[in-house]
Amino acid sequence: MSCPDQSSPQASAPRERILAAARALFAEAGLQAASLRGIAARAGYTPAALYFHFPSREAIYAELLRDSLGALRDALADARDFRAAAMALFDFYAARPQDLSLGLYLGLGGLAPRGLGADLDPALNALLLEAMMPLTREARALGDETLAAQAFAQVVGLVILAETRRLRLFAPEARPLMQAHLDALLRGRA
Amino acid sequence: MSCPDQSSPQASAPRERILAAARALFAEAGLQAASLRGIAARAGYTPAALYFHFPSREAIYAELLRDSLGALRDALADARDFRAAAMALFDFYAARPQDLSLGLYLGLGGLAPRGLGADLDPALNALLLEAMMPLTREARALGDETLAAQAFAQVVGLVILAETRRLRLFAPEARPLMQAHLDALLRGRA
Amino acid sequence: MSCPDQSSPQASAPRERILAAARALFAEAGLQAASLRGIAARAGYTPAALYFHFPSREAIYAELLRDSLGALRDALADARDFRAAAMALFDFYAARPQDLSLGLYLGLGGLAPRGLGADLDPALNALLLEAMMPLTREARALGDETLAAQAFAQVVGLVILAETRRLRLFAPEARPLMQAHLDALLRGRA
Amino acid sequence: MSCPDQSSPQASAPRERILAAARALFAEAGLQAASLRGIAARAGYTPAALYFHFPSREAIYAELLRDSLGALRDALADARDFRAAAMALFDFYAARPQDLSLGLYLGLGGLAPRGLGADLDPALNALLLEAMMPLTREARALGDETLAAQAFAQVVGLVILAETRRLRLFAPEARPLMQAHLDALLRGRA
DNA sequence: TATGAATGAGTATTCATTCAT
DNA sequence: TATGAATGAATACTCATTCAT
Repeated sequence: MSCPDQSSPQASAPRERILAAARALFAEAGLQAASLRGIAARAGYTPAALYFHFPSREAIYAELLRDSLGALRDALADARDFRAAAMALFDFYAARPQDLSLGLYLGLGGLAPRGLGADLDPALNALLLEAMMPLTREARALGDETLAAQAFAQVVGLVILAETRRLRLFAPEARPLMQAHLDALLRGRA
Repeated sequence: MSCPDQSSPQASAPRERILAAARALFAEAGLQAASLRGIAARAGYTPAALYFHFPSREAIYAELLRDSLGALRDALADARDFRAAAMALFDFYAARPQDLSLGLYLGLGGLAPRGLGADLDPALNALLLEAMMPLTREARALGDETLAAQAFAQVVGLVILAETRRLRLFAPEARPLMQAHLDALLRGRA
Repeated sequence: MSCPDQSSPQASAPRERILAAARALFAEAGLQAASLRGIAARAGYTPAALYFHFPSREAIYAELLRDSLGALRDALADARDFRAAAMALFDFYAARPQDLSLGLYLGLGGLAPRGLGADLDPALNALLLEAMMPLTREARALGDETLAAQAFAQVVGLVILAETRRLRLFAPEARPLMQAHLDALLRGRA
Repeated sequence: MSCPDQSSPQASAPRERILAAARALFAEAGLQAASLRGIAARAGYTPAALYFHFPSREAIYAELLRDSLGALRDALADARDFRAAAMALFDFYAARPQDLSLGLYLGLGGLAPRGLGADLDPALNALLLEAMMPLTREARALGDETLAAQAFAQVVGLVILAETRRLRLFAPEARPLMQAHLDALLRGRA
């Protein structure tokens, strides 16, 4: 009622304005900077105005994350084998590292297993699982379900190390590492 | 008291007291909770007092990180082959995930490529390289320097996914994944 | 719809809906909780919608108070002697302590001699006097007009002390105290 | 440690400044106006500064109430019979009606039995009981413990009705009513 | 008659930091 | 070396109210 179906063609303009501001701020300066005040200022609103469109700051993050996971699902949808799915996953987060930060809820409270407020998690976790389905499906097809987790971990590690400028102490680029990782993982399997 | 020798262990007692408080708070509740006020309270000091021992809150974090990297160096020192070094790295951060958060400066400002303040980085980066030396050395010995980066990324990814409770959506435990990763990496090599 | 007669009961349906919501909220959680937003939400309206039916939040309170004083008048109407009137007064407010809060405008701004906005007071004061008439009439009949004020004060004091859980520090129940008060007041008179 | 013994002769100056501001604001405009910001502004401080001297807004109220109950105890201490104690109680709150509002915690949340935060209540209730001891002692001496509660209720009711300008609808002055109440209560007893 | 959108002022509280003593 | 005192900016969130539609 107060939040009309989000899949409707013409979502409310202010909602989009707020989300866009949050996304931009977030990409530029991280979760910390994407405070409610910051988002409001960026969107040209009073902080109070945001509460007309979202019940809380966390709800904005959740919406952003929902969008991100939707895009991830689309990015992986076409993958026809394990390598393609894993590389799509890598390319997705390499291109949008902040989405990884959002997805892991890094940046607020450090490395704390907190999630986006306990009650939002289940739905978002389900979205993550759904988006990752091509990867897990292909891993199962190869006879080793843990391949998906290994590849996911490699993506997360590489993107975070690259983003925090630690990777370049050890290697010039992340993408070839991801490919090498997959080479090793799939050696003698396919 | 009568002999204020700076190199005496007593002289740095408050420093140690502060660091111990920071370490404890940090391990218990993450970077967020280890505020300057919190550290001061825990150490039995006034916030202002800390400024006699450290120029800023970030300097305390840097010192903590220095200690952590020293411990990491010790943990890897005895490794005689690549697998041993990589597993030591994994075990180190799996046991102290907050140190990873500190090392990557996650948790303050999110996934921002910021480091611990630009001027501190070089020294800390050198420490990190030094600590990781056994891993890079053995990777070189195997003829592929990128193996170190791949293993490091796997450690980071696994620890972060485990800590943020995302890993268990895909696999029950992290350590076997690390071993499988190394199995694949070393297959047909050693 | 086709016949928008203003005096029809339907015409004031929204008014009643709002007042009912306010009454319920108010009884459940006090003046503080009966915010305009809360009332609107409860009544199934937008906050802005209430302004078509009431000029301000205070006007809603005033209406509530008007109703309450009407009910009080009915409660005292049948009293045939002083004791009966006083006990009816006690029972009324003991059963609806929030109405006392409303009547005294306690709860917003504390014990401030403010009334319900200066211009509303005269009409409401008249209603209060009218409702209390049986009590004052019987007091006059007993030859001491101040008896009404004394009994009123006792009611107010007992209800407030009971409601704020202070009374039980001194006595287990309020009603016997009211009766004892009246016993004393009327001793040797009737 | 952070709050040195309050009975020490030289209490900290800012503490007193803050309490004085709170008291003044409180007396002038009620609990509502005595917000933390309001108190800070009145005392010539930044809101944040208050937190150096009090852990919370409620702690300031509690301190005010503690002082008030101490003054009440002193006011009743010399009373040698029931009437004297009751009149002292009346005179105390008639002269400082806001202290009654504070004591009953009226004004925040309306007529809600909330107290000053659950954990503060016991100590403050004990102070209230201690201050009221002369009244309860004399009531017991007269063979009717409920006399204390009746007199207390009369005081509360009279002061509140006077302060909210409701009393003058029924009687010109409060004090003679209190005396009449006591006359009735004690008739044929002493 | 009602809504969607927005405001400006307000709420309590926490932060790292500074400075006179 | 340490404290008491204070700041300014920040945090998320709620309030009654207004206004164009």
